[in-house]
Amino acid sequence: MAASDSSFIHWRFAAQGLFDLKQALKKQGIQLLVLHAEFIEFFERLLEYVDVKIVYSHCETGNQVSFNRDKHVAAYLKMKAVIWKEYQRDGVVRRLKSRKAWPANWYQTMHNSLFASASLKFSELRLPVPFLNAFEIPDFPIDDKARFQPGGRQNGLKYLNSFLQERVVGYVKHISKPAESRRSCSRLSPYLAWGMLSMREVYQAVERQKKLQPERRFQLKFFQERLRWHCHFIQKFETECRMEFHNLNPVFNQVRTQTNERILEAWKAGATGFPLVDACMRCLKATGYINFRMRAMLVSFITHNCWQPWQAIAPYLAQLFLDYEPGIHYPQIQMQAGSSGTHIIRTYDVVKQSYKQDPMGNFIRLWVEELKDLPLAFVHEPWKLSREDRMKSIPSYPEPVVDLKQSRQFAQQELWGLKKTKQAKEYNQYLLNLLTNQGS
DNA sequence: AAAGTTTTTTC
DNA sequence: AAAAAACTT
Repeated sequence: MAASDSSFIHWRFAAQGLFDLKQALKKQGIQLLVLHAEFIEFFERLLEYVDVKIVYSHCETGNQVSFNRDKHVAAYLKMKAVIWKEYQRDGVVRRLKSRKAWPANWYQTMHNSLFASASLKFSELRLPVPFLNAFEIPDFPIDDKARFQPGGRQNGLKYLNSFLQERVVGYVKHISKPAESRRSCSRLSPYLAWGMLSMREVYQAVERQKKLQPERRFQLKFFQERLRWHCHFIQKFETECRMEFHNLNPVFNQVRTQTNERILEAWKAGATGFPLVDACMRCLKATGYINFRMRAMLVSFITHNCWQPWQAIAPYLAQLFLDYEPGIHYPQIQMQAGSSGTHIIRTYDVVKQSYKQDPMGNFIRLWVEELKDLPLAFVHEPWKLSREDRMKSIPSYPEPVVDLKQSRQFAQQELWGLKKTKQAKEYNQYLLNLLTNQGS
């Protein structure tokens, strides 16, 4: 876990998964060590009891904090003459030379057979109790009232099965809707992010389902394409990790540099005065999940309409997303903020989205308590109420923090202006070669 | 398979 | 027909 982006919900989800795994293995008579510590501190003491020759791990596409940790670990293990073997994850390649064959290679990787854990041979390792106690994760209290998805591989498999057998029916239709997507999307993202399910096993399960239910091929294939995009973005971040902090195209460095704390706080609290924006934020805070389109809208609103630097909101969202995945997080935020240069600038109209994605206003009414008794037209646009009615019926709901039309026009003008400069276009050519699959 | 495509304007 | 602008899933 990267310290800078860590949060309570991540910790809880991860811990739940580990205890789940520990219980499952205990039934088979295998005692799994679930320990928690900084690697070097732990390993240094472990070496007092065991002669370790090789360390295995997956190849993590993390953020700067985890990258620095890995560099320390690599140097330390080299010094101890221990081999560190990292396995490629999800078709994401370290030090990738060219992306040209990436999509084809990804599909190939997804079809390769799964690693057969059953063939592993374990031998008993005896460690003294005080050593174990020093690193043991304490029992983790599960809050029954919390509305986050439950951790653990077993829960991940439940989501996978219910998605493939039932929920996928509405996948394409509901993918952009904040309410319906909660059921019709797979909801596998946290299990994938935390390694409780592997990308390849999910892909192959979908492949099997396509054969079982040819009538659902369209939806299932669409989902597989989403899985590929998932990895596509992680690969981008693997190749260009500076995008955690810097605009991908430096031409954008000259604008949107000042923060406005009042506006940032309003957005973080779900109190911007724009019902769908506020509903999405409040829902995300309560459940750790909001669908992709609404994430894009939240970022578009704060970076374009509110003209806030994306760097000011990236760690906050990382903490809220139960499925936080650095390799998706930063490319997506820059894409929605329009700072990648190579992507078109999407400036969502949050009112239009409101009418389109939540036509009956049900999602808004569910999450923005203040608006639940308003007639439909005002649920989308409460500022249309007369001042008198507003004071009477929604006294605690805030006025809009920005002028939607004006702010949108300003952002478009600024960003398109920069995007069209010679400097931006030249740098984009470099980025296209580096980060897309058409490059040389 | 560049997570842009469609519509409008200009030549 | 090409370029620019408008507007998106």
